[in-house]
Amino acid sequence: MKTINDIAKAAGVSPASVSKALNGYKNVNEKTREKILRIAEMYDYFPNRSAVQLASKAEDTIGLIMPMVSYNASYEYLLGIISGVYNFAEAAGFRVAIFTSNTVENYNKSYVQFCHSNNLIGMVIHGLDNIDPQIMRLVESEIPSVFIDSDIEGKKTCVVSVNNELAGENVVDVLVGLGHRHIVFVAGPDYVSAAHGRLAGYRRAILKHNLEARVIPTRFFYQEAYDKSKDYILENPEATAFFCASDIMAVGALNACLDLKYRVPDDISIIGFDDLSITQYVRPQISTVRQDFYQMGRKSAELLLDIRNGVETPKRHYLDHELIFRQSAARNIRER
Amino acid sequence: MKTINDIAKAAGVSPASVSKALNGYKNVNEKTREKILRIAEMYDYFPNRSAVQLASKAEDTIGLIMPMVSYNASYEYLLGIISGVYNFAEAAGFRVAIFTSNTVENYNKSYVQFCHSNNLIGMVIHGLDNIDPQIMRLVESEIPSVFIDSDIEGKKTCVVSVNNELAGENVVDVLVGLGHRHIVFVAGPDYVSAAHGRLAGYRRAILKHNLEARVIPTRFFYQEAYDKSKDYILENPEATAFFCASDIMAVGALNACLDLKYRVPDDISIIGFDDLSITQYVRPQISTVRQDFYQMGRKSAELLLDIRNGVETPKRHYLDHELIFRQSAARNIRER
DNA sequence: TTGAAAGCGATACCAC
DNA sequence: GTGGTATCGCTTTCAA
Repeated sequence: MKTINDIAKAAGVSPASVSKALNGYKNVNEKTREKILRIAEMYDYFPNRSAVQLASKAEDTIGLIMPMVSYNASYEYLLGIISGVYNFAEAAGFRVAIFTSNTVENYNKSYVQFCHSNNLIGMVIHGLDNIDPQIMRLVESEIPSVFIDSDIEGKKTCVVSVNNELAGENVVDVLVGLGHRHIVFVAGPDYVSAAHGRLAGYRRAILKHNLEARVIPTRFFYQEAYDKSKDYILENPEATAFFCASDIMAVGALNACLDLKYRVPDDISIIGFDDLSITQYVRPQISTVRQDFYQMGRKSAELLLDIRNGVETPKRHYLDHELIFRQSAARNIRER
Repeated sequence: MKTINDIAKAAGVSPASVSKALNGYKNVNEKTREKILRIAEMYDYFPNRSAVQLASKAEDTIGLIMPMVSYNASYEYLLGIISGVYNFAEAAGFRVAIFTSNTVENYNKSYVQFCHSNNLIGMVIHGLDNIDPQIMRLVESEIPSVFIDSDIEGKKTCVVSVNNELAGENVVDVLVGLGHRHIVFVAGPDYVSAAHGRLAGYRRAILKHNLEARVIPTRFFYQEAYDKSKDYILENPEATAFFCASDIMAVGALNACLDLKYRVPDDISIIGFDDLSITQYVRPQISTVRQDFYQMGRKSAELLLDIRNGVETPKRHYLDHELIFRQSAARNIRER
């Protein structure tokens, strides 16, 4: 493989000049620059990244930490986040390296060291439920980190998410406005920050409207949502609305209704959360709270760079959410 | 940040010994090894990757090239591939770097150079429709590359996919066995290798059974499949079965039927391809051809390493497919 | 404007 | 067993 020295030799200049020419420094004669560029092109030369990094100590890549467990429709949002991060990074001239939560652990070293040794600017982190001590060390360090859907706060950190609590409240407000009184919340696990927020919003609104809170604790799984919704309806046929902490759970609730021969939205209204594409594919289409995951990824990467560059950044950045009204939710027309 | 020299100094040994101890070489006294390890641990030392790579010239990462365009349920399979590649790589002690198709182009350099300068073992490539000249140079080079769902052949290459043609034929066989005669194929774009294969299989089976081929050319989009299926049914109400080249298109066909008040599977049977999770979420659940994308990723990574290691590998590796029978397909009970 | 030379942080060969 | 040292490919002063 050709090295900078080969190019230098071929161009009859020093490697230093080649480096300058290639990196667009101005202190190099226009003639020689052109010559160097031409030769480099000819030899199809491409600088070795390791050497560049070692010599320049420039941090040029954004670390992205994600869970890599299973995969199904509910993980569609991951692609949104990933492409958002990539898109921003590429436009800004940075690269991104995706690590699974256990990549780092496999190296059984601190995230801090991991960043250093990989020349990372910092990391965008998503899907870390349990706060391990290494994360604590990371957030207390000088390494920039952005957490998606989390509650962590540290020296150089920022949390990105929609305002889950507000969104949760909004949904209940809307349902109440449609005449619903028996509103069930199919909740996610409380240790998940987003689920926690949505539940809090639900409770706040329920309290506000003087209704009774009806919470079905569930994990973010289709089948569990399906089963528990079914049981609930069987025991509480007077329920008229289900608000689910995720779209996949909403599909579960929807199918539970359908399989029990309840009509949606005539008998029961359903509202989900996330606006995954599946909400538009099922019939009836599911009303939901839209999160822009692509934007979430983009913004996270942007904030990471801001933190790195010393730009003033908030500890928490809320992205807009939007209530998307589709077929699955309607005015309550049942007697009570 | 601590370097190997710091550790050496602290341990009262040479950096060479530290390197040996850390890398598990045996030519180092047990006492000193322990001491070195202890010190390294204490200082939370982690070798700098760039330096390691530069010095050792060891290729330790697998490149993964993917499209990064839009994202919706139809891209669920990407996560399968990604996690498969990661899983294998991690277990084998390798890393993976994901590049979008245009990352490489942005660097406007050849894939060959890109691999070299990034110390890549080679690349697993997916989603490259148009064969650009750079890819041709890659496959003619000595760099290992594995293509998922493609038709490329080169010096150190391998293509991984299910046998799309066979799968396509199988589906038609099954439908014919269920008494269907008017079987429509909702095809993907022909320049996509997988779509091409499925169509070929469909045609072969249709010919075999002495039926008439009915092909709706479509791209892999829900809406397009929905619209065209609807039009088709309106014009050919006698159609009794739709075989779609992807699950998302199958959902489109399903909804077209449903919206036209056709019953599925009583009036029309539908079979998709991929076995994305959405096939289980919609009602009726969709029968489909299962591809194991996780396995596809794993196998691709494995083959890449095999090629690298000089292990004998086939130019084409077929993964098993499986016909999953769900609610959307049944015996034809309509008169003709 | 150009180039010589000193690193960057590891590895690995070769004496000792 | 251990350590000195050349080396990997590039960047970056600093002189010339």
